[in-house]
Amino acid sequence: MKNSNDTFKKIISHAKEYGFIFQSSEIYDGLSAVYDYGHNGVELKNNLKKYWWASMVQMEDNIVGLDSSILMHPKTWKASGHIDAFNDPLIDNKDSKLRYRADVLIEDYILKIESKINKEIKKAEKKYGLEFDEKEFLNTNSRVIDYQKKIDEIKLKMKKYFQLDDLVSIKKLIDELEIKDPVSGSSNWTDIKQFNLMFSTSIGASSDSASEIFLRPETAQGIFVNFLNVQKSARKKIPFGIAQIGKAFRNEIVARQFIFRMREFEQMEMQFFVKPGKQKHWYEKWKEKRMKWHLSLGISKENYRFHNHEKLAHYADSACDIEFNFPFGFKELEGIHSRTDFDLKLHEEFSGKKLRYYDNEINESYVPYVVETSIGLDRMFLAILSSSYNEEELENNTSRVVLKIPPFLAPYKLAVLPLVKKDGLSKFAKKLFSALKLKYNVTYDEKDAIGRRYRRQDSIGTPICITVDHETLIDGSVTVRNRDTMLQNRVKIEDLNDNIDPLVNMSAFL
RNA sequence: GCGGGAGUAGCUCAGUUGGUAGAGCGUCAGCCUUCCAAGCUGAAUGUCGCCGGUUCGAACCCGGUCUCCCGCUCCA
Repeated sequence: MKNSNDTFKKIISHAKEYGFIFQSSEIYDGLSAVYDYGHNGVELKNNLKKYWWASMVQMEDNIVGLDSSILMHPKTWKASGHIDAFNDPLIDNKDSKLRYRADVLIEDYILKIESKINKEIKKAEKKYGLEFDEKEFLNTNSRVIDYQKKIDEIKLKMKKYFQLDDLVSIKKLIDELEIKDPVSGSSNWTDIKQFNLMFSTSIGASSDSASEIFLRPETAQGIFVNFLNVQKSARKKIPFGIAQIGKAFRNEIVARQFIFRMREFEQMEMQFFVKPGKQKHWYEKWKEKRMKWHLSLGISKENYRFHNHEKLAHYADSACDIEFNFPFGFKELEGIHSRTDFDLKLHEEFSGKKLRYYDNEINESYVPYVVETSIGLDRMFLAILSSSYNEEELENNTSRVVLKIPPFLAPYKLAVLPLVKKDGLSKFAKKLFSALKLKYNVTYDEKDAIGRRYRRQDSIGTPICITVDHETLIDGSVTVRNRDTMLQNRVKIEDLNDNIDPLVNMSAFL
């Protein structure tokens, strides 16, 4: 653990030193869990988006794109359940220093009483044998009646207090019931604090007419509310999908682990609309497809695994994650969820507008089911960065740090390097640089010894270095040096394209 | 948010019992170089995270605050 922790720290330093990721507002001591992408980071991130978009939209005949706005009508979040689900009343035990959800604490207490009732039932069953009538027992046994009364009373209070967001009364209830922390056994509680995971702001410039709106906590709802707009304008037949890349915001209580959990993050997601009953089929299909996509990046298979959700979210009928082996262990990278018709139905209900699809095959209209694939772009970035980071010991007793980024995702595809500055090598190299720029993202470097320059390119993951030497001036050939193998080839300049393209051109991997 | 640990140059870190800062690497300019970082010459960079207190004097002691790491919770 210590080892992988050290590696993680090194990766974070490396990311800063080489212009991949900086902390936001660093000169003002930084802003917690918000990060900026530097000149190399933005290239890698853009390439990742491009690759995902090409795979999901360009290569898929029945998926189209969308770019919906960050600000949405507040009712959206009422419908999606985020206003309720993202509001957690939390309470800390002062002795164990543990944090609990106040409602869960009370529900656990109710469960305890219920188990007492069950015990009474079992006892009575034993006693009365065949003659035992559970219903009657529940209605007549005074102890059980008391228990049940207590439960009803608590439930009633809970409902009332939570509806009113009356945190003081909830705390009072916890005190009254003498609820204890299961770990410390103490009833030494802090006050309850409400945590809202959605960022809010206001729309309307004057303060009295302004109303509260939210920064979207997920991009999915922008797709759902546009379902019919897209379906009609794109003339799509079910099954079809809508893909989107965009920012989302969550005011996390605790947001850590570098860019793994951020307050402002970017999602790449696709909602696939299917005929009710067919969701299982498409769910399996997308599981397979998405895993294949990950493996196409060439990162070894052992770094990925599926994790099936045992406990399903309220909107899902099956769900799994693709987990990645990050430096801090296997963690969720992408979610694949069968969301049923939950979202569209609620938007129908809250908006009063029909969100149905008329299916000519069966001459019926229905609310489609949805299978979602949703990947955290920043997490994907971290997966690439951390798995490509290598410290290598070389034969001549030196070492190098090399980012073995999938070549077509690398910030620069090529570096053009004159072996030395003199003898017209720089001039020739600059010309070659200008020519290659038209097709690739290329960098140029003539400072310091050639070996050092190779290492610099290794550090940012440039897959190919092209070196111009004295022979170049004579026969028009250059050295092509491979980042991973460090091997070199002599290649005629007119053959460069054929040599480079298969390695760095994204289309070869689609 | 709570508890524990930490914050000194771009990075990694040193800094003695309080006497106003250093190293290595990197960066920049120049020289030298026929292919894998350590050849030569020179240079820049820090209000020691920030604010306040104690003190004649604070990187060092005390308080607050911000940020980072680990745990609790949540999730893309």
